[in-house]
Parts: sequence; C-alpha cells; structure tokens
Amino acid sequence: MALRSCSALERLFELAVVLTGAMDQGLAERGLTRARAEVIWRLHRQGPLMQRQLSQALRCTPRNVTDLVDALEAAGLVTRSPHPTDRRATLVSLTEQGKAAASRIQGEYGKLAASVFADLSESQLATFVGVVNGTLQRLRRGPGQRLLPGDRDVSR
Amino acid sequence: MALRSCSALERLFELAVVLTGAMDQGLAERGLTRARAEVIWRLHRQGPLMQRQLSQALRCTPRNVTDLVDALEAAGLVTRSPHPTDRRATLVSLTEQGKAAASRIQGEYGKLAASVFADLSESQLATFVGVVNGTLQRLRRGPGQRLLPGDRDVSR
DNA sequence: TATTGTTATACTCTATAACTATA
DNA sequence: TATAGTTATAGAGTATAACAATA
Repeated sequence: MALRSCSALERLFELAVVLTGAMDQGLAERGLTRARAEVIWRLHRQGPLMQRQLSQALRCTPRNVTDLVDALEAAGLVTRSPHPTDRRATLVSLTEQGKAAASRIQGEYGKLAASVFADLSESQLATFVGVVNGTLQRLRRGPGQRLLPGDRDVSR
Repeated sequence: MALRSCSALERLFELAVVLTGAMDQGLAERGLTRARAEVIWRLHRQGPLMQRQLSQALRCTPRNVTDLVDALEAAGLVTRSPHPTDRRATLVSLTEQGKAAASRIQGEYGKLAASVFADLSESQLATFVGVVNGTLQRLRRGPGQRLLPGDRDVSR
C-alpha cells in the first residue's frame, strides 16, 4: 500500500509539472509570468484591490507585490490609484488592456481544461474531482498537522 | 461540460499548490530547496553523474547546475571528482551525509504519500491513478500539440 | 501604536553569451 | 570542430529589515 501511494504521488507530481509547464508556456507567449497572471486573475475576479489585499491573496510579502504591480503597470495592464478614504493605501485596477488580457487568459484556460479532460466520461471526471476534493480537504482541515492555511478572504 | 472541466482543472491546480507547498516546507526544514533536492534524488537513484547529465535530467542549463552543485558541495552533501576517462568532465557523487539526506527525503516522501491517500480504497486509488496516467499520456503523446518532451534518458 | 507601501539588501532559480580546457 | 564546465551578466520571484506617511 505504501508503495502504491508513493507511485501515485509521483504520477500526480508529474502531472502537475506538465500542466504548470503548459500554462507557463502559454503565459510566456503573452509576456506574462505565473505570478503576474495571478495578480491579473485576482483583479479580474474581485475588482480593484489594495496592494495589501493582493499580498494576502497571493500569500507573499507586500514588498513582492510592489515589484509585481510595478511590472504590470509598466506593461500597461494595471494602474495604481489612491484609495478614496485611506490615504496610505493604493488601489490596483485592471486597464482596458488588462481586462482584455484577463479574458484571453480565461479562454485559453478553458481550452486547456477541455483538452486535458477530453477523453473522460462524466462519471470518470466526477470520480476524479471527488478524489481531488477529498484529498484537499484532508490536507487542509485533516486531523493531523495542518500543512497549509486555506485561501484567504480578500473581499472588500 | 466546459465549465465542469474548468473547475476540475482549478481544483487540480489547487491540489498541486498544496502538495508542492507541503513538500517545499519539509525540504526547507532540512535546509534544502526543490531544485537541490532533485539533484540529490537523481544521484540517489542513478549514482554519480556528470554535470552535463544532471542538466539534461533537470532540464536546465549547465550554468544552472554549476550553482546547484556549488551549493550542495558547500553544504557537504555532494562532492565533485574528475571523470576517469574524460578530463573535461566532472562527476558529482553523494557524500555519506548526502546519502543520509536522500534516505530521509525518501522516508518523508512516503509518509506524505500515505497521508495524502490514506482515506482512499484500493479501487478509488486505482481509478485515480488511471485518470492521472491517461491525462499524462494524452498531454505528452496526444494527437494535438506536444506540450512538453518526455523524461530524458540519462543512463550512463 | 498599528498599518500601508516603499527603499535597501540578499538569496534562489533560471537564462544567454563568451571563454578555457579538452576531445 | 564539438563538448564540459566555467565566468560574466541579467531577469524573475521571494524574503527580512528599516523607514515614511497615515490611521
């Protein structure tokens, strides 16, 4: 049983490597990195955010966000604007170009997902998702050690 | 169907993030990074390798291997020695300390795998592995675009 | 006193290009 | 001429610490 779960984990890591590689390659063709795409993705889903909120959503330091937003701003994908009530804070918003990039990313993500699971039946897909979800729950809220905290709430 | 495969891919990426996070954390507690652990892992499985072979196995540039081996050598985990027949080449081998590190990594990997799949029945695990394997094959040798090359042969 | 974002500094992984020693 | 590994340089992501402006 130990051997079988080890090789299962190995295959799962292999799949993760291939999938993230495919995604990184697609992003690179658009001049994006994964970290920068994550910023765009968050802004696309949640609207303008403070840098502080971005650092929490991305689980990185505020210092890191400064550089990411700098790069995206230089590329014309986001803009910084003063927060309406808190003069310490900066609001980061998608530009029109940034919104277009988010839509393209969304479309390509969908195509990747469709091609990845193309050959699976509905029931196979459901079983697979069930195992993934169960594994995630066990890892995040399981009885043993808590490996990683859950996704932070960055709602305004 | 498109929506369902999209959310399936999202969940799979989430799982990949949690798993690699757990692994990186475990490695960091031993003063290792993922890239350095991969070097140790290759040497553990295949014995002493030339830096050239390591660069092919890790899919990175020879320049990158120089730094990785430098760091591991400084930590006392590997040694460089001249190649017996090719005076241009350098053989990288695990030290006793490096072998011990490899064994510990192997043990902790097994524990992680066991805890990840602990609640699954044999048949559930088999189904899951089947889906992962099928997806990998489709991505690597599928009819569409070839996303990533397969694992290189670095046998001596 | 606490928080937001910055400057300063550093580490890790990655890459290309030019170079030395050897094949 | 080609290969193995290095130096030199660069970019990207990450981190801690100290600091200014503001709450």
